[in-house]
Amino acid sequence: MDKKTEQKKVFLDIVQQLRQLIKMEEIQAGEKLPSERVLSERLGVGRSSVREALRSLELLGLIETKHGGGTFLASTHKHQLVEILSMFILEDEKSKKDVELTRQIHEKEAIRVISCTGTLRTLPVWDSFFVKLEIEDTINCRDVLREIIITAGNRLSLKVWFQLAAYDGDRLNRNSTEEEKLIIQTMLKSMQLGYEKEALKAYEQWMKTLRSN
Amino acid sequence: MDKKTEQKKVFLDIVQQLRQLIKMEEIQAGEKLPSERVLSERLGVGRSSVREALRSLELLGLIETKHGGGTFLASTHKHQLVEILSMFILEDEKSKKDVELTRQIHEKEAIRVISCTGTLRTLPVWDSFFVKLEIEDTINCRDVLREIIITAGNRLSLKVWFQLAAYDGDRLNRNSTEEEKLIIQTMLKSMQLGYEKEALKAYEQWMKTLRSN
DNA sequence: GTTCAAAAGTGGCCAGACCACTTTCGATGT
DNA sequence: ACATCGAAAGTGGTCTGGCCACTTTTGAAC
Repeated sequence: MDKKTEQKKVFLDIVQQLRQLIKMEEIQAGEKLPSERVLSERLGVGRSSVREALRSLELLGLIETKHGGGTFLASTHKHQLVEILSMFILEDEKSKKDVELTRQIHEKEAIRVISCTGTLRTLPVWDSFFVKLEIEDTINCRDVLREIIITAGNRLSLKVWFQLAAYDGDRLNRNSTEEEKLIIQTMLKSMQLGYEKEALKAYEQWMKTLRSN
Repeated sequence: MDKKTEQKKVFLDIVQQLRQLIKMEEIQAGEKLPSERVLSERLGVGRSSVREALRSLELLGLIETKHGGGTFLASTHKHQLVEILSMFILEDEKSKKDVELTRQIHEKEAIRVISCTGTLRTLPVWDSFFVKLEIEDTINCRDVLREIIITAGNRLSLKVWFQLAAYDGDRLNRNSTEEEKLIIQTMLKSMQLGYEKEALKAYEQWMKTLRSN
């Protein structure tokens, strides 16, 4: 079975083997990978093939390269595939909508989880957040959503969300209007009190105002 | 401004120029791109650099290559972004539980969408599915969930789901017990009638029996 | 007009070279 | 012993040229 992947496309095979190597040698984010020449020798392939694989991963933001310095494993939040893909596809309105909807799927689930389990009340982190909401006139939309997802506790969901949020980052990563701030406060209060339905309703309302801006 | 992209990383610049070329020459999905040697000459760079760019796009599924034939622009639905991402993101995600929960997030949303919009009733595909449920004693769990996600219509969500489902595939890709079959039928009926709450309840029940197996 | 083999075109892969940049390390001076 | 600094080694960036395997085109023979 594995033979299939080995049969053709050396560079694809190298991508696989790199993944394995990272796992085996427990290379952490930010740490250095073997040099192109070393990889070439260890894997028994030409350096150009190694480079094709590395460049592919670099385009995705999975690795970073420093001229003369080496190749390094990138931290998760640096993945850029979204930007790259948007470059090629994002004219497609349907795709754009799918991204937004999928992102919201994760946001809504996080709201549900928090409302049901009441974890929000117990987290000290949120205190400063609430205080900030009281003091400041406005707040960053993306930050609010991120905190919610983080609090929900599903790290994989968080990672997926990060990627999706990178798409319409401009629309999301901005400060709220005062109108929105009120909605957000309502939403958070509802979550804190365990009113799932009200929280979701406020969320939908927020998203509607977001779209219109 | 544009100078910045030109300054370093020839292969990244080539990716940009390829995008421009595709747009300019109105190359449609499935159509042929200039050969590596031609691109090399036209862009005034080495063939190896062109290859690094092309291989990067190939990894993303944006182009397809036929040995001896040429390079072709891939159709939109062949993009592999999610697959590639999951390869690196899911790998380091230790918690099986997170994978399962995240998968279910997408499944539940699909059920909600279908229940609310009533698309289930209008799709001829489902007729054969219902018939199969009547006739057969048992049915493949994974197939049921897949059909639901597909019907919901969010292609991105579907792609994410596919990757997640691949992880606990063994537990999912099997035939249902008779007990489960009844639950599934209840769920589908509820969805068809627009009873969102009942459908979700049946779903939760199904998942519980799934876990115990 | 058909058939089929040769030729041309194309991607797959490799080896070697040179450059620019970074890191390492040891000689030098204090 | 310590700091400084420059040479050497290491590394990525890119190009050239070559050979192979495969596909498409071409053109000659039928």
